[in-house]
Amino acid sequence: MQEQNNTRKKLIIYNTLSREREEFNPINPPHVGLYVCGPTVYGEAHLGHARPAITFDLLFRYLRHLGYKVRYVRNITDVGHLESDADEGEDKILKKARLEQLEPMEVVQHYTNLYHKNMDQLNVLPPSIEPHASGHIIEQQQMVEKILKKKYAYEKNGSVYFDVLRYHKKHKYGKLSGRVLEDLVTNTRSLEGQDEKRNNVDFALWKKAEPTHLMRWPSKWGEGFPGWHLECSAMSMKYLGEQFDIHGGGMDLLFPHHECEIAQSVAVTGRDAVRYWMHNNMVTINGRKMGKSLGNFITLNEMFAGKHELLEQPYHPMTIRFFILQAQYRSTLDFSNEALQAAEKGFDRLMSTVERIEKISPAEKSTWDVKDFINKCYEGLNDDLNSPVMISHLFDAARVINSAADGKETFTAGDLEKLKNHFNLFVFDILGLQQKEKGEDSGLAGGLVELLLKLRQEAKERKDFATADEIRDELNKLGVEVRDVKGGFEWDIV
RNA sequence: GGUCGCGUGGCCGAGUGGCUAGGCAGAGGUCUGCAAAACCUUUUACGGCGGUUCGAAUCCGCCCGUGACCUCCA
Repeated sequence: MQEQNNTRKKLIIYNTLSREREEFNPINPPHVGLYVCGPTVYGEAHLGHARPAITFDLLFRYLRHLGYKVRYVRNITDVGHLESDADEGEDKILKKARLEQLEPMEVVQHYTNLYHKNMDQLNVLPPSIEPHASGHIIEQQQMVEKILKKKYAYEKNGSVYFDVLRYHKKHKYGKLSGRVLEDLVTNTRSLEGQDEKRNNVDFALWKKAEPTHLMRWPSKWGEGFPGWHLECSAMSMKYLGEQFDIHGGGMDLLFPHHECEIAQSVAVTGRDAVRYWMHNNMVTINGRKMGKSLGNFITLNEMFAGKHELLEQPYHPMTIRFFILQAQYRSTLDFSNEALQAAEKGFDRLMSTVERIEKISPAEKSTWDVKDFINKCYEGLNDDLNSPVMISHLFDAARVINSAADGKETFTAGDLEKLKNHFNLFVFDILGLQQKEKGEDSGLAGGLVELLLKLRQEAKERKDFATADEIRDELNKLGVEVRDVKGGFEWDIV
């Protein structure tokens, strides 16, 4: 992160708002404000949730590596999302709570804990701030008041709605998603219980709570709860200011969620809050989006345990992370056992290469251009976080490193140091991969394995192959993979 | 129906006007007591039809297929 700045190009980000690649320039360097839509904690996180988490974790890690001071805000949505299949729009959290006879906040806590655990398993760094919607009711109410004061909202029967048509007269509603308001007005299906709205495109800022509704807060409009899109506007403004650099989330949130966020912020401040909008694409399964409503999702816990009818085996969290990073974030990524298994093998290869770098001895000459490799990796990342391109260069390096470990390629001490540092930097610090843990008490077990393999080595030397093979076969049965290398051995717990 | 996107070899997945992406799988080989690993070589591509161009997977048009959003959704 120090001396190569001259060779490094700028980070390019695809901005959904402009539909173009743009050079990233923060508003107040070296500070960067990053807001990402987090999970709705009414169910277990699935493979689809891993995608934005890992995508923006990569961005977070890379921005920090580039020397930016990043405040990364990722919210927890624990109130306010209405469910369309319920008769009069029931809070999702509430519905689940009733089903399981739990306090709503108990459900929230349960799934939040699970989410954190899964993120930790995926080596996703915690954000700088993780605000809960339920903890920012006052801020949301204040925002509703501001919008009312600006006359972009109206109250009806204890609920407050955003007046989209009025807003559209002065500002353009739909510029992020490319929607044409006139089409929306005529096309939107009529939903039940929406008579209160002046127009079907209006959306709730504050919703009156029915008597049976448990999650409710007092307000000047009566008891209720905040609308669908308000929390992100209120919390991003609180922690990142009226204007900030990057807002991220899944493509499925583009409309209406992010469109409404823009409207809310512009209504309050008169200007756009976000400079760069970034949207990750979906994980698909058999070409279909993996999602709750389609019921075709596989939870992360199921992935890790291999317990799902579609799974042929368990997949290690690092396999999942690597699998996701092997696709550029704006492409769809199709799930299949074959693809996961390919990712698993590739990942393992990369990891054994990391270990082999240590075994290379420096030589007088370098037979490979390390600097070029480093530059290509940066170029990949700078090109809208093109992690697959970067990974392809890592595999190129892996081939050369493995050859060097065999003595077929050489590096000077300086190049070797540079290669080692950058390979580790790219793999661990930026891609956020980590070695799979080698069993629980690797101290004792590892020592025993080493001892056995030393005995096997001796057996081989006196050509006692029966003993040597027996040791190897028995270790294999215990899940220890043995590989003979020049003048010694390597082993792994698989 | 409206808006936006995608279609690359057995699978996943980059590229987006001329230069081998990469991984996994397949085939052959080197190494090895054997095996594994590693390395080397190698087969299979750009949905279809036209057009632009010296040259297109890459640009344009049409067609076909497919997906996302339009309702909570990462």
